[in-house]
Formats: sequence, C-alpha cells, structure tokens
Amino acid sequence: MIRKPPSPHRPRALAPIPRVAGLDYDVLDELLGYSLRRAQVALFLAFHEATRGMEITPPRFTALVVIGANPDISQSTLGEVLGIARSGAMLLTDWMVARGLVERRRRPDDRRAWGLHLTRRGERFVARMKRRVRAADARRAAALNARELRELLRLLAKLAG
Amino acid sequence: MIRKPPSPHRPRALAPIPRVAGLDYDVLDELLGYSLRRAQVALFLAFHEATRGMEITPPRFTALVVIGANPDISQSTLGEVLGIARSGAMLLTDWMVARGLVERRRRPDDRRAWGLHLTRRGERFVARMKRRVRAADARRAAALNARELRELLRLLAKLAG
DNA sequence: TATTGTTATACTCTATAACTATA
DNA sequence: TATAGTTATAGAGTATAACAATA
Repeated sequence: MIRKPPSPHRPRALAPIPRVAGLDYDVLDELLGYSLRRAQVALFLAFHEATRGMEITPPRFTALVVIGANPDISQSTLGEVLGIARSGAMLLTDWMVARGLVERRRRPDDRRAWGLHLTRRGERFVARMKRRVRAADARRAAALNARELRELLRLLAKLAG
Repeated sequence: MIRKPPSPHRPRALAPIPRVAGLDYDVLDELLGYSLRRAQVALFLAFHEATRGMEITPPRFTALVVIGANPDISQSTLGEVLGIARSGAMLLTDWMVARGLVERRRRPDDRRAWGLHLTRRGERFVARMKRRVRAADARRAAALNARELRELLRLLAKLAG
C-alpha cells in the first residue's frame, strides 16, 4: 500500500457544523453550550478565511496582540492569558521568534524571565492581521443590528464572568 | 532522567481563560469571536464538571444524543453532524460500542452501511447524562434572566446561520 | 464509478514531569 | 525553596490516503 506523503503544513480544517436536514437534534438545540459552539465555529471560519496564507491561528493571533499591547510580558504570563501551560507558551514563542515577529529580551532585574517584544516586522504583521480579523468579525456581526450586537456582547460577558 | 509514567486516562484539562489583572486586551475585547470563545470555555467547564468520571466529551455527548434521537443513523451521517471525517466517526463509534452503549446493526437494504442504535445501557446512560448536562447548562444560564436567555439563543442562532 | 466503512499513518496542540539557572 | 524557562515525552483528536465490499 503506497501512500502519498502528506503536505508539510496542513492547516487545521475544522469543517463548519452543518445543520443536517431532517435530523432530530433533541436536547442539543436547548443547550447554551451547543449554541455557543455553533456560533463560535462560524466565527472561527471567518477568522480562518481572513488570515488565509498567514499561518495564523487564534492562539497565535491572541499572543501577538497581547505582546503588542503589553510589551515586556513574560512567557509565563502569556501562557496564563491563553490558558495554556508554560511549555506550550514557549513553543508558541519559538514560532513567533522563528518568523521574526517577536524577540526575547533579557530583563536586568530578573534574569530568569524573558521580556517579549514585537519586532518592527511583528508590528506591521499584527497591524495587518488586526485589520483583517476585525473586518471579518464585523462582516459576521453584520447579521445583527447595532443594538443586538451590543446586547450580545453584554450577555456573553455575563456568562463568561 | 527518570519520569513518572503519566496516568492512562488523562482528561483534557482546558483551563478557564482567566482575565489577567492589569493586562491590556486591546482589540480582543471588541471581537465577537473572542467573546464567544470565553463564554464557550465557561460552558465547557460546566459540562466537564457535570460529567466528571463519565469519560464524556462534547463530541461523545453529541453523538450519543443524536443516535438516541435518530436510531439507525449511519456512521457517515454521524460524522457529518459532528463536522468530522468518517475515520474519526468510526473511532468514536468504536468507543461507544466498546462501552456497550451503542450497537451496529446491518441494514438489509444497504449492506455497506451500519445502522447505529443505543443499547438498553446506552439509553439509561444518555438519560442520566442529559439530566446532568441540562442542569449544569441551566446553572450557568442562570446568570441571565429568562428574557435575556431567549434573546441570547436567538442572536446566537442568527450568527451561526 | 460512487459510497461506506476500514486501516495505516501523520500532524497539531497541549499536558506532565523533570531539569537548569536564577531568585 | 520557589519560579521562569527549557527539554523530553505522551496522548487525544482529527486529517488524508488507500483499500475492500457493496451499490
């Protein structure tokens, strides 16, 4: 059995969750968790399309935005923001450094920790990504009017809190 | 370097996404996608707690509910509902069968496909899970009043559509 | 030819645990 | 002792590709 080698960089496919015609969804349609999941997948697909070819994922986007807005943040704090372990934050940082988007600077006061900073290239990259992601997010949000969108954000914040 | 062997069944940890004090979240707080993600993680944690010790995950829960409400469904259709590949639907089905929750029945009309059915044990298991998940979902939803909850579900459906 | 299920394999993300250097 | 970063390793989840049986 001979198999083609898979392409080296396969982006996570994550299909949309289709509403299968004629299927009984039973309790799922009453669960907030399931409704949130469906909406989130829709937003993720918009994100994915907006960043096509940039090798970006939501955690990478979040990391770059957070570093941009909080220069000199440590890897541990970055992991905390993302809700991942330190080891994962390190691999993520390695990725950003390898692409020349971020640099690690030694802290004079605490030589255990790195301070993370966007490079010039990183700044430009983040600015471009932000524009695209914002636009994609807004296009999806256009299914709602301004009042509805404000209300939705308010209710989501209450839920997450 | 001697390492302890990890426990055989390690449940996915998925930490809550903490709001780190004093951190600038920049554009993230304006993005619907990020707000949805935070709310969804909160709901997932409630789900996880409600099903502790049952080895259940959201896809497994969805699969069992869907099979219960749509007996004789095929593995391919199940995969479609979940948004995963056929091969994944098969592994998921193997898991349910191995635990005696589901059985595969040959279809007289199409001998390629299996029809999936809950066993007696599966029926009881799903009923118990549904009660727990519903209760956990409702506890989280209690952060909202009845009108807000209805409105939220409506807006989420609009977004996902 | 097309579809269902299957097998084999690979890859991403993330975890835990132990190690190192600093504090 | 405690913490930041690092390294090594493991596992869950899901993908693609090829195959056999059936339509």
